[in-house]
Amino acid sequence: MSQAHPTPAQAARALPKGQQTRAAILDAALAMASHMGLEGLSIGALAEVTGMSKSGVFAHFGSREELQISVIREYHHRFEEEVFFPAIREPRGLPRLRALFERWVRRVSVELDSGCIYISGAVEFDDRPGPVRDALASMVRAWHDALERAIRQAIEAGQLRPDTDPRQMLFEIHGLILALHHDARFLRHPGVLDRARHGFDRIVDHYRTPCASTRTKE
Amino acid sequence: MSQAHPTPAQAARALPKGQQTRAAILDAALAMASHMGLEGLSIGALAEVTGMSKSGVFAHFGSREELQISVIREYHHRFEEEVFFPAIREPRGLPRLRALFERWVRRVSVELDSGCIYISGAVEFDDRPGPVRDALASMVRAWHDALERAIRQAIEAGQLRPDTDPRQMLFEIHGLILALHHDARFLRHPGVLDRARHGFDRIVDHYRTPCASTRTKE
DNA sequence: CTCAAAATAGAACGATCGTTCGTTCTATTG
DNA sequence: CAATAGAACGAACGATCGTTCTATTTTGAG
Repeated sequence: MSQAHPTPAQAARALPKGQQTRAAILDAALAMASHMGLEGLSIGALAEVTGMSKSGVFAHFGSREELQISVIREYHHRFEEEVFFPAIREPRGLPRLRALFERWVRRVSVELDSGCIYISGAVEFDDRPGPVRDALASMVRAWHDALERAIRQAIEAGQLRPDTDPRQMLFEIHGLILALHHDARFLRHPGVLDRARHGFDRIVDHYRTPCASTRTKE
Repeated sequence: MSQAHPTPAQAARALPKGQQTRAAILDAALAMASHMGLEGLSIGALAEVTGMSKSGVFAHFGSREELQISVIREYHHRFEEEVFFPAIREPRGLPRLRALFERWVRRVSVELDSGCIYISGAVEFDDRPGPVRDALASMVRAWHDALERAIRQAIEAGQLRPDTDPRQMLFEIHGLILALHHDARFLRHPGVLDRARHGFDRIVDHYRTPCASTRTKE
């Protein structure tokens, strides 16, 4: 609302001043949500961290729900910046898929102590319909679609077996990330990063060479 | 506490009456925690559901934290009853491992709308030290140890390659369950149950036959 | 039936939550 | 300078939370 002309003079300056503190709040909120979850976001605690009043923080978002959605959007933006865009510059097919996975792994684990909002949010909102869940789901889906696209391109390039089911392969790769997140953050297992990488190699290896049997089932 | 002699007469009867309502509360709490998470447990809401007063519910546990731990223990008990014990009767090795996985899968997904407390709890408490996290972690570890044992026995029986890394295999299998939980509950993907089963077959197949290369790495 | 003990109810507490409201401060505009 | 809009504050709201305390009811053993 009130997206009215920011006046050329303002546009030249860094930020409309209001957006500036809004960005600062969002930054703190992202850090907080990474640790306590989206439901753990508290306007009061956020005010304390940023050194403002509760109402001051509140006014920038209009509601707690809108704050949560803004945090999700901000996380999505950073995820694109750190994972998707750099990886998309790699050549199509396996190299790109590998880059997507490697950066994803780093984002989830090496991005040391802050958890992945896509993962924690999925658990928090899997039984909680509403705008927050919708926003979260749409962005997770977008990310999965991007991965599936990369897998399809690897198939088209002849780097993976033509009968590869992209959704199945994505399912298995996603499982590695979730297991990594679980073991690293909850169980505090060391060296779990290489387990994810090794699992990825194994999956790629399977979908590349026919190997033994196709395993019809049972 | 107060585990004192229940008197033969009492032991014959159903339950000391106090434990009876405690069990009823715990049952409702388990259902509630399955949907809203352990942090979503509210004594007030629990009192409303069971038709008692807040203080009446409270008195059975002494604190909210103790209630959460009791819920975790109850879930552990049911998990053992429905997954572990039936599967442990299967012959050692692959059959037992298969049974453990199949019942695990059913518990997570077919156990239709109620989520897995091990999974949601891991996300909720991965940054929250304390007795609840400790209780949760110890039981998750116990379950993982049981799975690892089954894998080791399959190796000893010669049903899996002798150079199989049990922890790595467990990591990959666990990933399938987490992906199943994510896609079924959050993304509402249909047919994801068979994806988990298929992934399991593929993993077992790999660790059974040397297949192509050992994939030294890179 | 009696009577102590256990179980439950009811009211109130302090704290925190998201939200609302009116005011004050600050900066830009005319 | 005066006028004006945006930004931030501070106090208060109603609700809900876990918890405590004191009665009251219910239970079960002698």
